[in-house]
Amino acid sequence: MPSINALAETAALVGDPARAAMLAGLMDGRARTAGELAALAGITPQTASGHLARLTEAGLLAMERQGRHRYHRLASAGIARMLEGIMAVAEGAAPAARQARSFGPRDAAMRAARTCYDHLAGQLAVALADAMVARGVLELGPDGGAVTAAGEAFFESLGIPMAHPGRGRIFCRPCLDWSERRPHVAGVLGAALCTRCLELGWVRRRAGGRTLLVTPEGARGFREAFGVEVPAAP
Amino acid sequence: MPSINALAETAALVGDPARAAMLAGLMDGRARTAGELAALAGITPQTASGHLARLTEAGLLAMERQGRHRYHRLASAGIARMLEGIMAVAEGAAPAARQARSFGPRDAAMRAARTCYDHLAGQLAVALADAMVARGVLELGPDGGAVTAAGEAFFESLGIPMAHPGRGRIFCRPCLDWSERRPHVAGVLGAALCTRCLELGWVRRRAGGRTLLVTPEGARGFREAFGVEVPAAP
DNA sequence: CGCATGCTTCGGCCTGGCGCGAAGGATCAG
DNA sequence: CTGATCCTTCGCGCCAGGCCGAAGCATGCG
Repeated sequence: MPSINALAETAALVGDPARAAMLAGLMDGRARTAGELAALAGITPQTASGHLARLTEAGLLAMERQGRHRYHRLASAGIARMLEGIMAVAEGAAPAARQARSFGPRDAAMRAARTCYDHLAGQLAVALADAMVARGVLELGPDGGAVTAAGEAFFESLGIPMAHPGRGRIFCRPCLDWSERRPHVAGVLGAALCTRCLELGWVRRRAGGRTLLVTPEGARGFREAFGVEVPAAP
Repeated sequence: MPSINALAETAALVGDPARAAMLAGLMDGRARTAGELAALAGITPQTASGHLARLTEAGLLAMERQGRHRYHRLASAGIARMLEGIMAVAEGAAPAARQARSFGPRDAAMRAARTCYDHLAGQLAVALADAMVARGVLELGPDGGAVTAAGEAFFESLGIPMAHPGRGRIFCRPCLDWSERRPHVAGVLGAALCTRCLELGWVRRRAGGRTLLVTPEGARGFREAFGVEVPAAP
């Protein structure tokens, strides 16, 4: 059974603390240099180099050279989804052992809002998902999500175009938020929503991480469009 | 960042060939004894025992004692989903290196039809998914799926009740078939479809594995209900 | 009651692979 | 060209952890 070996090999790649830290550091979908990733994982550059080579060889990472820098990023959204899946199990399945620990990121700002590869996560994302469901623009179940007929107008008005491949409403999925333990919106719709919020200046990235800060315009926008009260970040 | 350590620990649990083999052997959702799993992984019972204890401790497996046997199974469908996610990356992301190998299971019967935790997989499952999309009873996108209005009647007529929580149609998700490399139907709908096919006697399990055999009634049923030609297994 | 079976625990061997230091390209600035 | 970065390759020490043999508990059967 060749696939079982492949399963173990892939999991083992993620199963090293240093590599896991580097992969997690790339979960925001952006590319970073080997040096940055080494620092992030708490190892020396030469050790990181070896890890990065193996991850790239296995197809988990993609590398791009730019002058004397080499930028590494996740090879595809599928990789990020796999990592999300493992994280969900890691945080959720562990029984008594780590019940004492607090879940998810310690940083309050990161709990409030962050990116999860290409979509929004954190309290903000969960609140938006709840609001969209409550307003009937979105349906969300444990295994899928879809924009309603009414929802198409809503998203168009936000500046998110509704492409129509097939019948076109199936491009949304739930993603278990690891600080909130409740689903938020991922998939194509989640990515578009995240992009649009950045475009509108409703949120901006905090330097060097996945954390997002809600701007004053964002606080107003989320209140007016979604009926959600989000405090602007200081 | 505690969660990164949890990520690595969980992945490392899957990242051992013996443990991966045992987990993969439980992907059909049924429970097996430690001895069976040991044989499956090609290790002695005492080694398997240690692995099983760790997997159970970590919350990946659940154990149930029955007389002098102890039955182990995946702790939840979420675990199976995580494993599917890793498999998809393992089979899909590997570049040139393993391009020569044939994908997926060698066994022809297993490629034809099998279970994937709680739903159908293999050529049969992909054909059914295609047929359902073509007949307009199902919409399927990369990130989600939904039963159409017309589809509700179709599934009711098959004997699959359409529960209506919320608006009720969001309980379906695509799952990348690892032998076919195309999506089939998973989620609540996929599980119900699989259960119903077993109930109707359209497929039956081959002893001791995930492989499914299509019965003569199944061949007729799939042709009449789905317009899909599936040869009955010998 | 004693034996067989299934599983676990214990102790010791051994290998895989992680990590670092040192040295060897590659790229850019001046 | 020379030096400064950034990254990689090489070689070695080291240790976690996988594996098994042997022995120890449980359960069920005759």
